[in-house]
Amino acid sequence: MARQVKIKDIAQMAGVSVGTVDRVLHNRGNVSAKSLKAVEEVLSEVGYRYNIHTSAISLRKEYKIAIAIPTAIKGEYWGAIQDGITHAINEYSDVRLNCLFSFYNQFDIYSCRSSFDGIISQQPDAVIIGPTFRSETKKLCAELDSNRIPYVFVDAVIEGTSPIASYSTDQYACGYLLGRLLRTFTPADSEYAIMSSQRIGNERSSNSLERKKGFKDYFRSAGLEEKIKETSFSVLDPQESEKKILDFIRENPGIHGMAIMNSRGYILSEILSKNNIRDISLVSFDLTLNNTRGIRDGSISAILCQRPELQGFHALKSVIRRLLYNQEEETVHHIMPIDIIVRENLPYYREFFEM
Amino acid sequence: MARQVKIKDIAQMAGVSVGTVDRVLHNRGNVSAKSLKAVEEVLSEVGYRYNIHTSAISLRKEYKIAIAIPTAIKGEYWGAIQDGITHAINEYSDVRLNCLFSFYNQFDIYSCRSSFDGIISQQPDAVIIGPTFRSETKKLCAELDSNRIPYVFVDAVIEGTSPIASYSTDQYACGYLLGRLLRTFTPADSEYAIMSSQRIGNERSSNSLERKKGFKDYFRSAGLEEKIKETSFSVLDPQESEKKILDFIRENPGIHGMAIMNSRGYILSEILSKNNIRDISLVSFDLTLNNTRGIRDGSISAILCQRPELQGFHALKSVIRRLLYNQEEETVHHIMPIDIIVRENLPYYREFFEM
DNA sequence: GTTAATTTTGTGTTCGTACACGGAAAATGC
DNA sequence: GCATTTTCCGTGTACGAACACAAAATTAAC
Repeated sequence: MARQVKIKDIAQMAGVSVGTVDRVLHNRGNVSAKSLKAVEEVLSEVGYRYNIHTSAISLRKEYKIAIAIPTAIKGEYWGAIQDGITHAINEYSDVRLNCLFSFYNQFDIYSCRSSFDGIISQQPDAVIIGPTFRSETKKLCAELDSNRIPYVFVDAVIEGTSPIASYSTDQYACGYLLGRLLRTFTPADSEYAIMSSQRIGNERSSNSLERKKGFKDYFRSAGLEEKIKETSFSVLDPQESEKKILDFIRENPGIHGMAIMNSRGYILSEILSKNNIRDISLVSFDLTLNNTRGIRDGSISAILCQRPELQGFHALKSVIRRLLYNQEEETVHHIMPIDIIVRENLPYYREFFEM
Repeated sequence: MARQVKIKDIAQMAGVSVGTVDRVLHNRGNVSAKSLKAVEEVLSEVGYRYNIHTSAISLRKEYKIAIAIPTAIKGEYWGAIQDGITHAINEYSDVRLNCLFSFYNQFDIYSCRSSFDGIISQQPDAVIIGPTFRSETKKLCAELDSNRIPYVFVDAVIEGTSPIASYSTDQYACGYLLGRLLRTFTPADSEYAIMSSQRIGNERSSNSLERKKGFKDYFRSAGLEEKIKETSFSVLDPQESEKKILDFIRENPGIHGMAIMNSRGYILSEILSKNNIRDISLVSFDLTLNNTRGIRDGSISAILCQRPELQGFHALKSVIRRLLYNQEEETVHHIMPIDIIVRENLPYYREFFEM
């Protein structure tokens, strides 16, 4: 364990005082060209790293961190992201953080807009963004950029922005994998259905679209693209949906596999269970409480999951590292692993994230 | 963010000095019954937590941590565990740690014994153990218990010991899941083979045995137990092995699925590729470099993985928490998730752990 | 009751970084 | 060249917990 280099050591090596080194490290200015050069030379030689502990305790300032994500419901996707963030807040409870959660309705652009406007007026030191609406997010990021406020994305990345980090998934790969899985779960001559859930506002989630593309491409590459049907059902009118879905199944008896490109798989699984339909495999996304139930009772064959807790956890960790270490690192885009969850490995997927 | 209570606050509330509170918190003794009571009352009221940062920097002592695990090879299972530990060491580089790695040959009990003897004589403050030989491990743990040295298990737990934490997998569940997967990858009337890899010393790894049990139980529950054959091959004599395996396949043309209960899947995958055998699905364990290759080129259908990096990472983290927070927590047994890795989600499984 | 031994307690210093403050040096104005 | 501003730089204190040390209070010894 090599002894860590301290500010004092650097000061000595550069022939200046600790105050000067501090000024250089934090870009506080008021340093002569000569001293600056001396210090920077030493720094590049020895590879100094802040002692995060001392940094944390001697910091007078309280960091204000704004978190702008869709409404987080316990046991659902954004709830898990929030859990991860909360977990990190606790883990770093010794860093003075003031975290302001600001939830918006992911199906309502006005709600998003007003939430994002609020962020700016809070004057935070950093922001964690769960983006849904592209233009709103871009506007927010532009504003943050011009105020030099760092931000991190969770769940997705909006192009044309410059976050310090992002945590997201390759949704196309998710869809492709989902196709592959669904096929292995079904008989050789099966037909398949993509079930879209609809809502007022007609989200057109780009995540779902990407997934669908990957899914179809898998079947295309297997020469089975004509085996895929598509239909939709409404989240808001369960009875109507049930009828529609049952009709659809009756009209397409060749279908033994269904894919849902968001976390609503459990809705279908409940309908199939209730009507005692056992020859259709379901695959869907996100380890929500409802889907967990479906996996457990066998009505859902597999769920793909993108570690939302871990995303939230690391997002806050990135922010802390940036604020404390204050280093001008370049953007790091983290692509999360795609976990495949089936009945047999479900029980072990609750506890862990971080790390 | 509630303001953290500080030792000074507690001292004030209990009407004593910070020194006394410190003595109570660390069981240093020399505290009168009256003061003790006063402090403990305040403590139970306010729920004090150490500030880990200040704890870390003001600690004069350097903690000596011994790590006794099987020889870690880069890109293999124990290498990944070591990577996780190293990662945690870096993450906590501000805590004064002196980590002593002590590797042993997991196929040689004498090597293990001498390594473990060395541990005791090092007088460490805590130990991370990757157990292989039950009796040797028990002996080591008994010794550590009597010296009140805390220890953590990675990879497996040895019963009859009292670690502060353990990180392991439900190997039976792994085997069961492996069976389920292998079946979905193969045609309906297929036969299956369990391929055991042999070595001098004849390890009889209890992990493999548990996995095999789960695997067989899956097929039993599916009413297919008579479809399973078993054979073995030698790791040390590749040519002989290849011949043996090819003969076995020739004699059992009904076999379309093979399971290897340890990380040696790649050996089989190479033999099958080389001989252009394409109608046999392989499943195995551990995301080693070799297996990664097999997954990528399609010669291995799936790998189950138990997050070795995460195990190592958390093991060290547990130790640090124990040493710094000094709290008498009870044993926590962590069961790792079982990740299913196939070609489509492989690319995203390298970066993340900890978490 | 006095002295010595022991227990109990408070104070002060340390860790490495952040940052305020005031003094020294350099630059500017006239 | 002198006064004034501006830039630059070093020192000192704070952060919160750990621990050394010495002072104070208690107990033991005679």
